[in-house]
Amino acid sequence: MSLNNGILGFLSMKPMSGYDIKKLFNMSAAYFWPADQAQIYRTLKSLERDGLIEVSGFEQNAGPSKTLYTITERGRETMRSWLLNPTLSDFVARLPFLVELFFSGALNRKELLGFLDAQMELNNSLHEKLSENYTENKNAFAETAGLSKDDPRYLSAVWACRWGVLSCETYTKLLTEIKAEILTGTDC
Amino acid sequence: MSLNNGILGFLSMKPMSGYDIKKLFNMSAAYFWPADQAQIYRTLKSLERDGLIEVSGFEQNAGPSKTLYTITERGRETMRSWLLNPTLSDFVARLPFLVELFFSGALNRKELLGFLDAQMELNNSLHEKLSENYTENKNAFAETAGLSKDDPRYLSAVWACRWGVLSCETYTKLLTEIKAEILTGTDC
DNA sequence: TTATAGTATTAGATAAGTCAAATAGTTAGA
DNA sequence: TCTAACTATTTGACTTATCTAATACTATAA
Repeated sequence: MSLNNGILGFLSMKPMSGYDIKKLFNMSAAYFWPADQAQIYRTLKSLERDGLIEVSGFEQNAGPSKTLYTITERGRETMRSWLLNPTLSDFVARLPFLVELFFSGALNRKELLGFLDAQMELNNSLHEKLSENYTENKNAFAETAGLSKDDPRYLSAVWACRWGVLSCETYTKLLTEIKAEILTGTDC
Repeated sequence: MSLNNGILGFLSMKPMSGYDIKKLFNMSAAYFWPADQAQIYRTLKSLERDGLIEVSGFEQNAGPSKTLYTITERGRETMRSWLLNPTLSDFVARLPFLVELFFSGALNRKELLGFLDAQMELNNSLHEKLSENYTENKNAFAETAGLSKDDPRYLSAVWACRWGVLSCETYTKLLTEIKAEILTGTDC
């Protein structure tokens, strides 16, 4: 469902193609909703069938011509009603790295310490990547999305990316605490 | 993939049925990996076909008899190699509430403030629920999973649930900051 | 004894997501 | 001119997830 909503959301900024949408996802929302290329194009077709978006033209710069989609009035309404009716189920997350942490107790002590280090390292590189997005890639995002820096739609996108950064920092703290807990425990 | 791994993980604690697994998910990992009942049973069949788990018996308490599955040696190896090889893609999350935040700038100022309040409230109820899990339901989890309180597998499960609590708290902070930012901005 | 609630599993129909690869145009450089 | 890299979309096969509901057993209480 969130891919539908994500695509509607991007198209509410300006008319764009599947390729543009993929690029925007990659530079912003990819951490909290992955978007497969094939799935984007399929979802565009289905949103068009449902009358939530429509083909509004074609554009050719460097490379083959691309199909531009525009959100319809019905699409905007759908998006609004989605935003105005959040529910608890929207707070159900999918976090594969936490599933790993959950079951990491199946490893022996040495392996477990290695696992925690590996997670820490991956979490650090993600943090770096997201911080970059948050600071440096802001401009590229605003430009590609066609938004000025004081547009609320730009600001809300930045808030969400900010979450990614904060979330990594929270996880760093937790991993550090866990490691300390293990090391001060019974040593074998 | 994480449902496969989650089921293997639970079965590495003790032999149990699909129903038991569902109960354990609900009282622990449901926040970071939702488990559909039908999907659990289908995944059990497919793991059995692959030789990662096997039927080890039947049990009847109150209600109809249940089929107990046990993890095989091959299943344990699969689980180990999953835990010992974390990658960046395991850090790609799915967070529907953040997709909402991302696109919330499409709302007008008044609606946006309402949206942030609604998210805050939902986040608070989730926090309460997860805190409860973290404090009160620990015992029920340990008992259902057949783990003692000093078993590393119990401890790692508790760490992961701790993340849920911390994550809610981080989000509360972010939402508070965002709201302050809006309210001190240009008032219309 | 009848209804209800909880236990336990299965089936069917869709929907959504993943992965790999094919197709095809454009540009820039060796 | 050939090739490599980037742009842009589509297809097929498959896996995973979701939603609904059917089936059926047991225990408890009205």
